[in-house]
Amino acid sequence: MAREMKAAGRPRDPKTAENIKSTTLRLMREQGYAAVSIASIISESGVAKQTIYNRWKTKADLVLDAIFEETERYASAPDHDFNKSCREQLYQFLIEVFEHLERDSRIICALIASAQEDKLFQKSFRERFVNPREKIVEDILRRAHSLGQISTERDIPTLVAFIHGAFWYPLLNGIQPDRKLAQNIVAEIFRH
Amino acid sequence: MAREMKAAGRPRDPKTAENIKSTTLRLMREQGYAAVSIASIISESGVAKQTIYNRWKTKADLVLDAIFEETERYASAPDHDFNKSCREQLYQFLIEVFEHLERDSRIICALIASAQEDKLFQKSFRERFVNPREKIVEDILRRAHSLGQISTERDIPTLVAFIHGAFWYPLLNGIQPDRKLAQNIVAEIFRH
DNA sequence: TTAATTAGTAGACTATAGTCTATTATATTA
DNA sequence: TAATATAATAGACTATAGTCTACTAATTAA
Repeated sequence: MAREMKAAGRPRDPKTAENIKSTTLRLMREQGYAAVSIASIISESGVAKQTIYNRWKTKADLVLDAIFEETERYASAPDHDFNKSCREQLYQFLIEVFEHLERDSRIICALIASAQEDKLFQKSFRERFVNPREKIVEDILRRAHSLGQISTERDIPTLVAFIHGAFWYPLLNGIQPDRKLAQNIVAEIFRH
Repeated sequence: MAREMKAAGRPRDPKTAENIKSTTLRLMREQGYAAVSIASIISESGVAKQTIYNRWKTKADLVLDAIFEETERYASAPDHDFNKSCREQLYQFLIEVFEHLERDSRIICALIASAQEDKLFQKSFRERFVNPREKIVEDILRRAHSLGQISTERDIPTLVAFIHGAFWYPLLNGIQPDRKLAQNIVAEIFRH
């Protein structure tokens, strides 16, 4: 039954979550993940601590949610523009990801860090952030396979790991991926 | 002047640092990075808190030092056995790294996590852990270049990032790199 | 022997993530 | 209207990394 059951009890004020998330995102971008305390989010947004912990399990969980609306836009599949080669599509995707990272890399790296000590959060981060981006690259490569733009002998999961790893690795070592890296990645993936 | 100047003041007891490091490594392997508190290291090793913070800046700094003696052995260059192809050398290196990771991946991932919120530690981790491993792979690929085992057109820094990224990426997403991954990596790098 | 210097101990203190409890506010249902 | 359930507030409490200060121990240099 898809009844619209209205839960008993006081309903959540939708403005409360919006307030907390936007305050969090703003503070994070101004000061970075570690520098922003839950206490400062509380005092800036004017809510009680328990209101935050009623909705999110941890600080990382809140921050992931706060940047999710924005980040998911960058994980939208590129137009299947058939004038563009798969190579161009991959390049375009990487450039968009790198531009996004230029703004939020500190926060993303902090979330990857948090995922190392919280397996539940790791799963959540994987599902919401990692998997969608993996799928886009996988789709591009599969199309390239079927269009004969890369050899059918090559292993797609390995290439996907290569591509993502190739910018995660410098990122986590404090190096911003740039246009040159994107060019080098596509050149290596699509070389004859 | 390379005078053997003996510093004034009470000399450090070399047993103290050894005690702290071995206790730390043992506890870390038993319980993992997050589960081991500085307090537990103190009570197990019997030293004072300040004794630890006199020598190491942070918990991560201590842990890096504690596993360094062991990990650096796995970053030793492989024998330049000219019976072995570069492909085999790379495969051997990856297998050794993966076996090492099987034991200490939780700790290594926690150190990578710590590096995200402490740029000084990031630099230290890069110099002691990342760079030596990069160099080994780079050397193998350069030799492969000059021996004609891979095309001279291919960009070595990009390949190095591919190789390391290809196991860092699954590792940080909670997936243990295995033999199959090592095979796929060398197959992709050394394909004709 | 004395002064200076550094190592190590002991424990109070700070900052911060997260938990717990009591209280008040706002909704549904009987 | 009364009972019940959940939201939100307020603030005490816990655990832990790291700092600070006072003290004692071991060494060098004068």
